Amino acid sequence: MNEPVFFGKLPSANPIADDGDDLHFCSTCAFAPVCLPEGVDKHALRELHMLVEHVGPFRTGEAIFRTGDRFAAIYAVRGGTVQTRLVDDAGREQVLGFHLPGEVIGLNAIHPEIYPCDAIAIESTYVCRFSFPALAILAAKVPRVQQQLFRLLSADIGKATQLAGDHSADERLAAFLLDLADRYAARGFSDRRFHLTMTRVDIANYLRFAAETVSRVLRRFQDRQLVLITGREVELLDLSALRRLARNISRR
Amino acid sequence: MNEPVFFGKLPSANPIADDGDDLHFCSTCAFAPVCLPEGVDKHALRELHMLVEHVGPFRTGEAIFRTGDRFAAIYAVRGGTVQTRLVDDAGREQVLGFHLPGEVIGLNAIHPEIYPCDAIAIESTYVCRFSFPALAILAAKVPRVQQQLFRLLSADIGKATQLAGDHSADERLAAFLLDLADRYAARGFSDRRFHLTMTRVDIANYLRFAAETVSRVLRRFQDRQLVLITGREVELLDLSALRRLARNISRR
DNA sequence: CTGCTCACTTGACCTGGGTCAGGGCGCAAA
DNA sequence: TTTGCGCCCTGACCCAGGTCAAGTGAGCAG
Repeated sequence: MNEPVFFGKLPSANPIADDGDDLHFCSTCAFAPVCLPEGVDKHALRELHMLVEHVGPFRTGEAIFRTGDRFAAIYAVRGGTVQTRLVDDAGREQVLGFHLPGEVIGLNAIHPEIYPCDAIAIESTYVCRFSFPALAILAAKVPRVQQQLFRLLSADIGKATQLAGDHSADERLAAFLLDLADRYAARGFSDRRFHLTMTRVDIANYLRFAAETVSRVLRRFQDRQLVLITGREVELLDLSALRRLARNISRR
Repeated sequence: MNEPVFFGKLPSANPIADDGDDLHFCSTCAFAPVCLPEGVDKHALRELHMLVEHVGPFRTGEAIFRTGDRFAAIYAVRGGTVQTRLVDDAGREQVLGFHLPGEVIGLNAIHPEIYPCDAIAIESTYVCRFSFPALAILAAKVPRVQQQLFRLLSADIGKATQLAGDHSADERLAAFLLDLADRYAARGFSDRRFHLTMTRVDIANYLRFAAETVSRVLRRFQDRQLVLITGREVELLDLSALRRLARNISRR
């Protein structure tokens, strides 16, 4: 499952996963500032590239890592979508996040030294694997790498904090849609129309409410002409109204 | 407000803040693994000690930093208690955490490069200030420092994640009490009897419920002989029952 | 085609915890 | 002493969102 593979054009019809050109993809990755640096020590750059392993594809439902696995690496999503989730003693799940191409997973495992959650592909997915010990050594040599790691970690604290806020279902769902739109836009796709790669149940679980509530809130949004939903296709019609709803969650 | 001060015996009656002996205090600090290393490069150690500024006292209500301040340093609480809190556009507060001696605040500011929350002393408080640029340079030279920073950041993701869980008031409050007990115990105090340094309103806000709910749940716990509450004095009577309640939150 | 499954929707009803209102206690200032 | 104010507690009521039950509709195997 972990063998490096050549990464050419991806087969999926999903526009994100189609982002198959090596350089183009890398330009939207969280590691782009370190993987594609200008005017940086060529030797260090080569080391970084040697340290990256391309892994995949993972099919829907397959795990990139699982709760309790010994921590050894962090991963950048290269194509597809990864869901991270906790499963508690009572068997209840909590979705921690959906990770799009360019985003990094596994940072929450550094401290416990085991992965504290599962990371599951929810569509055909490719990732870049970064051995963490190797990355830490490189970080000591290349300030830019160290700085980027600090930033990524710090940003993840902020993301977790947003989820922890005390907000109504309308606020949470509006913020969720806008957040996805922003993240797609940051990767060069439309910020008004996109495809949900996850089920309603997963969205509900992520936002900490029942699946029925997702349906009901989406219906309300639709009735108020804020969005247009067709299955998993989303079109945001009234960005400013959505932003007004979400304003107390998303702080950027 | 930021001038370095000599740090002798603290005046407060709070047992935590009384932990005034320099070495003893430092041994319980999150930076202890790097501030008090054995067999590490003496020169680097001196650099770290030179980089630490002792700041305080802050009186109740005074800010160590405020939302929007330019990020320049992280802080370890030395004595007292610090509350971190967001204030959203609607003026509603969200308490992000209570920080006891030895704990580090400000890590969530690395990414945005401004502090994304207020850090307020809720009793007489002293802190250690670590210039972040200086710390990053040191981290590149001393692997132990870098590793400790990565760990602290990663641990903060985990803490924020716990808060984000979807749990009942009973579960959350039980987990809160046990968490405080653990943290006091880790610093050499009783894990069964301790003093709450924060108001019921702040606890409620931290746990994302109304102040009334704190009273009601504490009453239920008391009726069930799980705890004994006298004002802000807490005695945990039935740890295993509390752990059973909290088991789906605290994962350690 | 038929039947099955899985994702999603909708309506009816219920409940945990929020809101509101009132009251007690301890402490400090006058 | 009284008055005021923070902090905390409690009861009555209410509502956002959970739960339960009953759909629909798309995709797919036979």
